Amino acid sequence: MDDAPRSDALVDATAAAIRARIMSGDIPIGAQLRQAELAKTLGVSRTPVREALRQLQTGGLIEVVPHRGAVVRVPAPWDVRETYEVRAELEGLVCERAVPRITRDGLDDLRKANEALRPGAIRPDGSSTVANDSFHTLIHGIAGNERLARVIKEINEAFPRNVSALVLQDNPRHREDNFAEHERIITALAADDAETARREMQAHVISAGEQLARWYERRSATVFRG
Amino acid sequence: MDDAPRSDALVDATAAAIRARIMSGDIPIGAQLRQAELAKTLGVSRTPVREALRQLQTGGLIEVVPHRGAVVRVPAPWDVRETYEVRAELEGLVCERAVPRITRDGLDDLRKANEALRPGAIRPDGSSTVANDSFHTLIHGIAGNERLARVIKEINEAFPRNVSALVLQDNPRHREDNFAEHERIITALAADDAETARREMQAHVISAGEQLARWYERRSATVFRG
DNA sequence: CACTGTCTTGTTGGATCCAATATTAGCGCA
DNA sequence: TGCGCTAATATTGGATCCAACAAGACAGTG
Repeated sequence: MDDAPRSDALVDATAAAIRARIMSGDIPIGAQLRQAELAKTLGVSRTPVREALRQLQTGGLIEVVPHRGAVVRVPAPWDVRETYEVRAELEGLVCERAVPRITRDGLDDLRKANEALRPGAIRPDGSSTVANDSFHTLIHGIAGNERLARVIKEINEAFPRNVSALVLQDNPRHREDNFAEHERIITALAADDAETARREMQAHVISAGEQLARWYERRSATVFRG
Repeated sequence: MDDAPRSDALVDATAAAIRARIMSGDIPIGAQLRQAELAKTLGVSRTPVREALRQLQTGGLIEVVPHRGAVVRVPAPWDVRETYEVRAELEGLVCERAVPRITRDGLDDLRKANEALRPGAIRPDGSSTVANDSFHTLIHGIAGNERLARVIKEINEAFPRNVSALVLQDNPRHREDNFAEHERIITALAADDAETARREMQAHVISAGEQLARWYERRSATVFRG
């Protein structure tokens, strides 16, 4: 399901573990990643850690300087905006492709996924991220272009995502917007209106990107103070 | 200019060297990449080779199976088509962004770049690939979204490119089409017509992808015979 | 008191060693 | 003769060792 059963188990698992700890905020943005420490924590030798870091570096999540080691990349707001412009374009394509391919069941699944994001709904902590992801993942599946899904996934992995979840959780207003935008997308898909579906999705992603960029702006303003 | 002065010199150089040899066809599609052999050829130890292979694997150019080593990925035609659909969308966005940003000088540069691709022109072997690349690179620069350029670059590195050059060189007809498509894009850019520029670029990339996919189809038909 | 040069220390990078595993050749048996 | 099992071999994966390098501490000097 991932992709293909390629590569070693260990280094991929190691990479996934490190990525998860960065995404979840366990390892904060800007933190140094010491190979020996990671190796000890994860119970493996330095070798797989090194290769895992190399993978993450290629993905753009961390930065490596020659003899000083790896740090979690601190994204600049303009970088976030640029990235989300790209993602918006691709997700727009996803919607366009989804229109002629979606079934009644597919629509139901989407409605159900979004229902979990309804502002009033009670939900355990962190589940909104999962639900949000599943909404997009569902459409990616319907669109039926694996490469497209993969590129979007890679783009998403370029930034720590927990902040995205924080944005949604912190601000009830954003939650409402998010839910409504999903609704509009579903409506357009149901109406077989490819053009609208694309536009709504683009706006949705741009909006999410803007929130994320603002979050990083506030963050850097706070952090670089002291 | 690359990106940032990140990472080690050696492993990046190694990765670049291996990638270059794959792209140029020196190492053919489907070939096995033995670490020891690469290490000896490149005059380094196995360690940087391993990390370089890891990078290439993340990029999708090679495939690694646990205890059997790495092979140059053999792209399926449908994969090529999917990928080029994504790339077409992104290059379309590039053109759309380029329209409000392009200057008279920028247009001149593009015309000059395409002039090198004029069907009648005499040119040294392999220069058409370079000229073709520079045409796209120029527009990427004008569009002014680094992430966008980077994603497209990564997508391009997913397949051996030499075949793309072969497609163009083998078939005079395709060369003419290629040149004419570039011309139409330039015209639309000069006319400040974002919509047309996008559409023309999309069509251009899709067409190139179709040629490449066909090439792979013919190739697999030939190879899997014996 | 400030500045500079050196030394110490910690961390990464590269090489090599050993273990794990997949492939293949060879052998025996039906 | 063909099939299956076993053993040899080749290749990758993981661990460890040593060298290279960068950052910081400290002392000495202007």
